[in-house]
Amino acid sequence: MRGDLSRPATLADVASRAGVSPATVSRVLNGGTAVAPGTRALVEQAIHELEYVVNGHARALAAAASEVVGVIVGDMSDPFFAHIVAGVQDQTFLAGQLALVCSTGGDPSREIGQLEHLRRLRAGGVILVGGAIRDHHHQLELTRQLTGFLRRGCRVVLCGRPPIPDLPQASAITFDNTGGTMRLVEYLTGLGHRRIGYITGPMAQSTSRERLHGFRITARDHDPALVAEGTFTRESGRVAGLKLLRHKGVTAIVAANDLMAAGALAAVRTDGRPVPQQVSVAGFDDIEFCQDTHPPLTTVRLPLREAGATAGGIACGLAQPPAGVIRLNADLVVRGTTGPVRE
Amino acid sequence: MRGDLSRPATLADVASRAGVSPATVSRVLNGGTAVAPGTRALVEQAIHELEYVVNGHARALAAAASEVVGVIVGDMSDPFFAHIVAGVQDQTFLAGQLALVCSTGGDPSREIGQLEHLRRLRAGGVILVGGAIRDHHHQLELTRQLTGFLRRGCRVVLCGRPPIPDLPQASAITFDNTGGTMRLVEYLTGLGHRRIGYITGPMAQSTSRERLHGFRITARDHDPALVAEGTFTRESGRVAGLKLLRHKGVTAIVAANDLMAAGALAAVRTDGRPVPQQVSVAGFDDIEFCQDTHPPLTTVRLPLREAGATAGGIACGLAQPPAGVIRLNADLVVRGTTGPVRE
DNA sequence: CTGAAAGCGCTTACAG
DNA sequence: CTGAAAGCGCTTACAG
Repeated sequence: MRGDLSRPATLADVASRAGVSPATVSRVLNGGTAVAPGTRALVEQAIHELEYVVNGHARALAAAASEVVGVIVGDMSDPFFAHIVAGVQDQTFLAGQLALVCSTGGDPSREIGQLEHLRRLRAGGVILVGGAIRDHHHQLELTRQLTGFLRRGCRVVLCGRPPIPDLPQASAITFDNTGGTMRLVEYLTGLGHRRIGYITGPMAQSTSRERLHGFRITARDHDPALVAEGTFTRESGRVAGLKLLRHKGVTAIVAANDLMAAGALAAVRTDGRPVPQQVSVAGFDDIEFCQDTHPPLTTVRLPLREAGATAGGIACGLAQPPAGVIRLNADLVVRGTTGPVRE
Repeated sequence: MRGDLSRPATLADVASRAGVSPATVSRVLNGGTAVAPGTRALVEQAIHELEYVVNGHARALAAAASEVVGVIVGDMSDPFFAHIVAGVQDQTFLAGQLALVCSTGGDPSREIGQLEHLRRLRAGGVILVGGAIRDHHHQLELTRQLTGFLRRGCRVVLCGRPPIPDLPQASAITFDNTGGTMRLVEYLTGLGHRRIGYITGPMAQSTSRERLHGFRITARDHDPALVAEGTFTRESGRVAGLKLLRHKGVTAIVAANDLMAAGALAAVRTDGRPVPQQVSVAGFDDIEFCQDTHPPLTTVRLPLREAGATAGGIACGLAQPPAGVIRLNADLVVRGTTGPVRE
């Protein structure tokens, strides 16, 4: 079939085989301008015979257009990110685009490097997922990078992190982290809990700070010693839970995400205290498995996949960037791990 | 700083600002050939001042090299895929490459389209994750696509699916699906279970078929009516579990993955039968949450992240393609959902 | 409806 | 150690 098996066919190959000019082949490919049906058939035949696949790099270079959306996440093994990415991909698929998923492995400095990578590939959209890092230098560098993206017409979306005041052109989709935690803690307070332990995520991240903030302003007479820091992993939640249980009179433990709550649940069990009779436990995010823990986990539901889809739609250019910030609700989901304090 | 703020700086801009030729800038960028220290400094200064970022498309076009690895998965919200992708990304990061993650949403026909997309971008490596589809036409088309990749020197890795006889150049990393299931069922048989219900994944996928095969050849006197088909989701497992429980004398339910096992567990609970006293339940994969179900889920452990990392290393060119198929173990993990049959 | 030509932004032999 | 030039594979005004 092919003359030179080692070299993929080019548009020029197709043109000469079909007996037309490269421009015509390009028109058939892109379908903008009209092409005579007969000519079109000839070209399509040649494309088929040569198993021609357009070179995306050449196209991107010539047309200055990109069909790639970049997504920067923490770690895919965390369901929080996995569900958001699934939502993004629902949209990139619809748009016929590709998602370049970069993970930082939780190391904020990597975020910048990944952005640079995405800039190289001239991503048409970029989505930053999850908590922003507080570090000032990092923020500065981030703003600089994103400015570069915006300047060339790239769509920038912040998903699950606060808007950047200096960059109002960047769309922002936020979760009601503070409100969700407040509703959860108010509910616990209503059940009579007074000494509530809190397992926070890394304090450098906005998500952690917002959730902890909700806890602090709602937990009455709250003892600063009752806050332990984890890393959003199950194991860190287990360790933090064990630590919190050493304090006298703790009747409830709230974790900043479900993974850590699962770890805390295991810690309470290890300690031999019944849940929720002696200790209540709650998480945040409402990942699917919350229904299957023992008892089922009380938590705060976040529409993760929906958030990802919204972000993806904007980043692909399928949806218009919103005028203001899109705020997504965080609803309390009461299950079996929480109950009234025993007198 | 920049003359024209709307246009990103090009290598030519850098060259003229530094007072050198484009070739020299390219040399500084790629670091192959030697460049005089003074010249290098000049160029680096210009790069910095212009905030220059190399155009990856132009580079890929000129050098015919790509720094992108494609990964095709089912759906990121399934931990099976999420963990494998996390492993892949561990390696792409080390290699300084980017992962283009395409999801098929479980629709096999999408796999081909996504591959075509990856071909366009001249991915340097491509990883197909998870079960292969049996459909003959699909197989043919897949082989055709992959041949195209291989022909141009792209590294092809099959991760969690069997090797393709026609394409020995494609690396394959397989899980011991059959053996793992056999060990699980033998263990159950050893506990006295005779009527074991099995929840299989979609029969079109190789993963499902391999696991079911392990079940069939191990379960003694196995009743064909005791196999229900799910879709690897929790909900499908719940529905299938309910169905299996209607059969008389079922003392154990084995699901082809943990998500469906969690659903089955919920079904058994709904039915009011104690686990494992009246019904044993088991899954496959050993995702993290298995430790937290009630009771903790007996399952078969798959080294998912490790598999992803191995695949990623090969796809990035960091590791040599293996001589033969890499077979990964699937170890039985006994927890609380399984126990002896009560007389 | 179609073609010739310039250009997208790099890299890489080839000279020097 | 450095530069001039050709070429990578497309797209897109500009003519006709």
